[in-house]
Amino acid sequence: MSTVQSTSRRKAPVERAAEIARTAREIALVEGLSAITLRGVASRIGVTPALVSHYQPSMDVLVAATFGAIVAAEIGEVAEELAPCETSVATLQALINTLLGPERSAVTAVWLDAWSLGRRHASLAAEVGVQMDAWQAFLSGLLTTGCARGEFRTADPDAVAWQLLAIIDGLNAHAIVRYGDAKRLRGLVRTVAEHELGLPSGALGPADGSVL
Amino acid sequence: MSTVQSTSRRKAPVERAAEIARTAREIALVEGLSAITLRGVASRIGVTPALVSHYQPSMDVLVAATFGAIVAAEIGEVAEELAPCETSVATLQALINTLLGPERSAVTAVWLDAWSLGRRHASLAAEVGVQMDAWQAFLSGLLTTGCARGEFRTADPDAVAWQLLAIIDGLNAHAIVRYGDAKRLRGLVRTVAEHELGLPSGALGPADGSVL
DNA sequence: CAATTGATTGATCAACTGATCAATAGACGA
DNA sequence: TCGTCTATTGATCAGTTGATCAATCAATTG
Repeated sequence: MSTVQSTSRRKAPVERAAEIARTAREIALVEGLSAITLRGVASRIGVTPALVSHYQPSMDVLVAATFGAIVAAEIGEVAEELAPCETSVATLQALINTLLGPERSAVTAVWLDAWSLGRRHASLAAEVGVQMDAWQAFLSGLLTTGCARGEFRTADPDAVAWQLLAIIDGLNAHAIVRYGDAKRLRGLVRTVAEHELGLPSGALGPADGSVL
Repeated sequence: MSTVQSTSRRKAPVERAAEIARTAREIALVEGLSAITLRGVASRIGVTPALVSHYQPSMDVLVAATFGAIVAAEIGEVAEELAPCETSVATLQALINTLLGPERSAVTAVWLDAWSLGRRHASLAAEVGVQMDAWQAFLSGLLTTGCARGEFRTADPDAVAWQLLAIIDGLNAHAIVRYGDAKRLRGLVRTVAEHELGLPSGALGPADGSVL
């Protein structure tokens, strides 16, 4: 019976590859991208380092792929969570709340690792560019749609999207180290977005504590 | 003659220590904090790794000290550059221009390294906290002075200072990878600062390209 | 049952890392 | 000039890391 797993440790290549990828993702989210090692991944799934090496051409591509998978999953989850929103304003509001929510520290730390390690690993640097473009395209599309609907008003949605993403990353990065005040973070980004998108003050959410 | 350097490689301890610290700083600014190694520093100054090890209790503290020295120098240079400014508005304006200037990428990369590596090196993490507090105190003091002079108007200068620093870091981090448009960066931060500090639009500088 | 395929292993390699310690050699004082 | 002090060395250690390759063993096939 080919579909039944025997008691052996032997697995189908696709399953093993997926297992390795998943394990690398778990390690990266907890201990950082640089904690992904052959022996670390191997010991977690109970195999030999040589096996992990057999499934991956090199560690560089494993790290880059792991980072890409984490960010892709991040975007996917956010997009899914934003799907019910009917207006662009509501979507943007939910996006800000999500990206500055309490569960962001792990992914933010991975981004910091990627920015830092990317300067030495070419494949990771390329993946960082890809994923930054993905986020840029995601938010830029949201803003452009909002402009087309007449909800937003800006001459350059791409520039505004880039600025908002940069601000969000900066706030999250600082929040990892100090002063994790989620309400304040959201309030600030709301204010910037409202200003940049021609929205009336308070359009992006309840005034949960004034920004100033 | 004690003041004359002989042809020997032997040096006074203070000079050697300074040489090591300076070399570590140069390496960090070019290749990153994680590129600081015993052999790397030693080979640059033409000595044995054991000598560097003899002057430093451990690599962790050398990396932390190097990071601290770089940031301290950064704050010092900025403060010196801002000294001629007479009003708080002019000072803040100059600060924004400096921190988002074209020469920031090296120091920003060091900050990214520190945030990333700080999660694994306790001494570096502590130094990151110290230096973030130093920057926070610097800008917070500037804003508080401006408030006392009646130039700024905000209920919480500390919060505004933290937000501005976070935004600046986020913009600089993104600018390292993509879209390095200095004018736009400055314009955005100016807008945020003007809004947060009760300033009229354009108070922090010429409108070199509208933000929106 | 026998044979082939391939997932997995164990051993091993070279290249790094930080760190230690006795021995050395250069500078200075007496 | 001799002796002391110490900055400096050379050798070496133990610990990582990623990577390779023949050997092995399980599963599937004939």
